[in-house]
Amino acid sequence: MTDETGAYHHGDLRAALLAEAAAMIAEGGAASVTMRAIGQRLGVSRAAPYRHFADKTALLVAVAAAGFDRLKSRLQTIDTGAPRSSVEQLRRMGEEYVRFAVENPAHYRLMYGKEALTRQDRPELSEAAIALFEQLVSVIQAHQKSGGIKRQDPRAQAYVAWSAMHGLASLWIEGHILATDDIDGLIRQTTRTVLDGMRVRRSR
Amino acid sequence: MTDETGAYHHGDLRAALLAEAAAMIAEGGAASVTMRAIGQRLGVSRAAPYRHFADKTALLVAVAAAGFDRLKSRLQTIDTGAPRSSVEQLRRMGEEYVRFAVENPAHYRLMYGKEALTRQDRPELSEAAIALFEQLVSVIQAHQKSGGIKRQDPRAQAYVAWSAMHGLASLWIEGHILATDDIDGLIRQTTRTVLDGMRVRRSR
DNA sequence: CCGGGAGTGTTGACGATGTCAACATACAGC
DNA sequence: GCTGTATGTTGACATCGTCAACACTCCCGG
Repeated sequence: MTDETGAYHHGDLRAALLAEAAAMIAEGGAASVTMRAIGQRLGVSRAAPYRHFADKTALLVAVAAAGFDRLKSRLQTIDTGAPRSSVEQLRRMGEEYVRFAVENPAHYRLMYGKEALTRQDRPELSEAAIALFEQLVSVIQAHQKSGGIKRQDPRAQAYVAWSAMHGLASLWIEGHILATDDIDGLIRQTTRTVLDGMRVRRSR
Repeated sequence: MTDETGAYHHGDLRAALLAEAAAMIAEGGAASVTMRAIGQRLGVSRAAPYRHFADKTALLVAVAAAGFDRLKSRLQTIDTGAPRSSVEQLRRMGEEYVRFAVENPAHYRLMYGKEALTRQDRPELSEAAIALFEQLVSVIQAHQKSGGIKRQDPRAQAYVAWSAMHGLASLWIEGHILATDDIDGLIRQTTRTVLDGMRVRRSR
C-alpha cells in the first residue's frame, strides 16, 4: 500500500469515510450521517473519524467540496465537448447543472446548505464553489467575444445565470415546483429565458 | 383576556414562542433555537412549548410559514402600490423579494431549508409558499394581458422568475457572491435580465 | 359556592449525539 | 529489535429532544 494518505489499520479510512458519508447522504440525507453510524458501517469505532477530520462538520465540508468538484467536471465535459461558438452550449451547461442537482438532491443540498455545516468560513468549500463559478465566467467571456451575449461585466452575468440555475434546482429539490411531470421543459425554458435576457439584440 | 388562543398561566405562550423563536433565529441562526433555551428566555420550562407545538419541528415550521406570510405582504404592498401597467412593477417586486432575504438571512434560510425541518410534508409550510407563488402568477398574468411579457404558461414563467430571485437570494446569503459592495446593482441586473428574457419583442 | 375536569406548566428521566481524554495497537525507520 | 508516531478504541460528559408523571390554575355545571 503506502498510499500518500496512509493505510494503517483500516486501509485508508479517510477515503472510506468520504465515500460512506456520501452514500449515507444519498440514502437518508445529511441528517442521517452520524459519527456513530458511519463508524459502524465501516467497522470502526465512533471516534475513529476524528483521526482524519477535526469534527463532523469538517467531514461534511469535505464531502460537499467533492460534490462541487464532481459538478465542475461534469460541466467541463460539456464545455469541451462542443465548440464554444453557439450559446447553445451555455444553455446545455445550465441544463446539466440542474440535472446534477435533481439527480443528487441531498448532496446538492449539503453543498449549499451552510446552516448544516458551519457558521465559520470553510475555505475548502468556498474554493470549490469559486472554481465552479470561475469556470462559468470563462465560458461567458468566450461567448461575449464571439458576439453571442452582451458585453457586460462577465462576473455579474455569471452570477445572474448561476442564480437562475441554482434557484431552479433548489426550488425543485425542496418540492416547491409542482409541475412535477415536466421538469425538463421547465429547465429548458429557464435557460432560454435567461440567455435571451443576456443576448445581443437590436431592439431596446 | 380570553383570546382565541388562550391566555392561562403565561399569557399566550404560543405567540411568545413564535416571536422568541424568530428573534433567536435572527440573532444566532436556526441552530441556536433550542427547546431549553427558548424556554429559559421566556421564563418557562423546557417542556412547556410542547403544550403548543407537537415538536420542535412544528414550531420552526410555524415560524417559517410566518416568514412566507410576511414576505407575501411585503410584495403585496408593491403590487398594489402602483398600477400594473408597467413591467417596472414586476421588477420592483423581484428586487423587494431579494431585499427581504438579505435583511432576514437566517429566517429566509429556514423558510427554504427543508433539511433542517422535516423529511415529511408539512402542509402548513407548503401552503404558505404556494400562496406566495400564486401571487406571483397573478401578477404575471396581468402583465401578459397588458402586453408586457410573452403569453406563455404563466406558471412556468413564474417558476423561472422565482428561481432567479430565490437563487440570487440564496447565493448571497450563503456567501457565494463576492461582489459584496454592489448587491443592489446585481439585484437590478438580475431582474432586468430575466424580464428581458420574458418580454415581448420583435426580433427573433 | 364549590368541586371536578380540562388546559397549562414542571420535573425527572431516557436515549441519541458530538466530542474529548486516556489508553491500546500497529506500522516505519533506525 | 526498539522506539516513536500514526491510527484506532473505550469510557465519560454535556447537550439535546422528548415523554410520562405530577402539579397548578382556571372555568363551568351543579
